Amino acid sequence: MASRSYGQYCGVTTAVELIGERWALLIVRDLLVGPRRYTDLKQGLPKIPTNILSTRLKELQEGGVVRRVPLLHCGLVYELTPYGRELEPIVLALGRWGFAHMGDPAPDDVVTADSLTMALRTAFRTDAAADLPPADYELHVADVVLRVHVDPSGLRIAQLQPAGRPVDPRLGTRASVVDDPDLVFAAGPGIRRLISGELTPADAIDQEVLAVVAGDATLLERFAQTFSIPLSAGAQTLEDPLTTVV
Amino acid sequence: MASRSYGQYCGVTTAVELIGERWALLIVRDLLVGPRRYTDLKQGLPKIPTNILSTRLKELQEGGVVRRVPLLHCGLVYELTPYGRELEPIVLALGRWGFAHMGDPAPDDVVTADSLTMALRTAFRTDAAADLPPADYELHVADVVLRVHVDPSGLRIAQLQPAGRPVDPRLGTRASVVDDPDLVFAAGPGIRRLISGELTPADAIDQEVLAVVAGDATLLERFAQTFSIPLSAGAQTLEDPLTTVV
DNA sequence: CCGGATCCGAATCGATACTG
DNA sequence: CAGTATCGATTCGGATCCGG
Repeated sequence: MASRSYGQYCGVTTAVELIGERWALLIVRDLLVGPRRYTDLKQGLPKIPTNILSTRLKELQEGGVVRRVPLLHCGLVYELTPYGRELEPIVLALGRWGFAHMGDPAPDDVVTADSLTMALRTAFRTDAAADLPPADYELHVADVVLRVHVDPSGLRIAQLQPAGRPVDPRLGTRASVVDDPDLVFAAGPGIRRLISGELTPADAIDQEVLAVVAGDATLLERFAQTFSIPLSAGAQTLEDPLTTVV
Repeated sequence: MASRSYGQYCGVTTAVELIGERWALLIVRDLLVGPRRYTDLKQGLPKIPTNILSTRLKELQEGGVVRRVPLLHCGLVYELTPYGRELEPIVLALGRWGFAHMGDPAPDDVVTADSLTMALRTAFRTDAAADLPPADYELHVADVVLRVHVDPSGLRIAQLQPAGRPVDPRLGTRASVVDDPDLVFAAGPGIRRLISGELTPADAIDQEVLAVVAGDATLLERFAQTFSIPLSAGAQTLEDPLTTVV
């Protein structure tokens, strides 16, 4: 059955019919990090019902956004098609837009490896990285561990298992990034206020939003310059009691 | 009741919670054209149930995306907040992305004034307009009539009533655009293939996708250069029977 | 006409259980 | 590992109704 149509002949409408169903764009978000197995997706989306996951994957395949790739003797993975990959700038822009309205986490909100990886990508400032020396960070948030390599050519992120070993390099995140990190630090959800510029690195440490585990703590400044989403003018006028009568 | 949470602390997730419900982004699309009354929105979204429209408008207000503005003695309009207006580049990009997968219209698909206005915005090439002399078009699609003014500084579109009079200028579309058009033409849904580059203007006329009503027919070339969404590489590999085994 | 609210059947979603 | 099957809880869609 074709997805319930909105009855309009329009590009935005078509896009929403392709990726607007519940959970669909979060699946795309995770697949933007790299190919993933069914089980990986289920873990990365802890609250998705399994029937919805399989339904969405089918719909995304029919829409030409996702494809299913069998691995030799290793099960299979889902990956974005070239067309699906064109959503990357859109998903990143949406992540930046949504960032402005993230409050504090709900009690049972989780941070997953893929969502944190994409969050760093949304916050990455190419311009800042271009002017700064290369750096390797290891970032711990909840039980997610990321190795983050920044140099003027760009950003690379590898996900480490909690144990400390990189995940299977065939599944998208190259392990070649793992030089010894210059800075290892752990953060809670309050890291959001570092990225938004509400907190300086020093404040963040004072308020225990963040703790340096190893390495050169002064690199936190550079991290904050490299990953930043200033709250936009629009986002701040939320409570604006404007009653403008035109 | 807070919208069903996805249970993740992430910007993309937050964005999807704000504007990911059914119909929400189409409401935003129409409000990007200008402030609209409840009834305007209902007309622009012919298939939306009225309870859904009012529910979405409430949710979008709670999310700081939309606000309700009373007009003196004239009812009230809904308009995007500054934060909501920051969705413009995202919605335009989504429109371009979805454009690649628009097939032929379903039998009962409609084209509304707002969706066509936004479609022209998604297709507008600033770079092309910068190099071309100014032009005024009048475009008829189904019963929608648009006055389109292009000059190096950008694009302005006014919606005309079928009768031929501009809509109330207080409601977003300035009527000041309405110089006498250099070209008046009528098109069917096949205009999509002109925008995509599948058809040249001459072909479009031959195939009766398009008919010049008045003015200088050679301006169709300029129109096609100004409004263009080339099908991306990714979009064409849809049927790609790739069975790559990694 | 404008701006909704209400009601109800149909479709979807969410949670859990189960299977090749 | 990669999904189906089932079933109650929600939401959606369509129609009607209502106060200004």
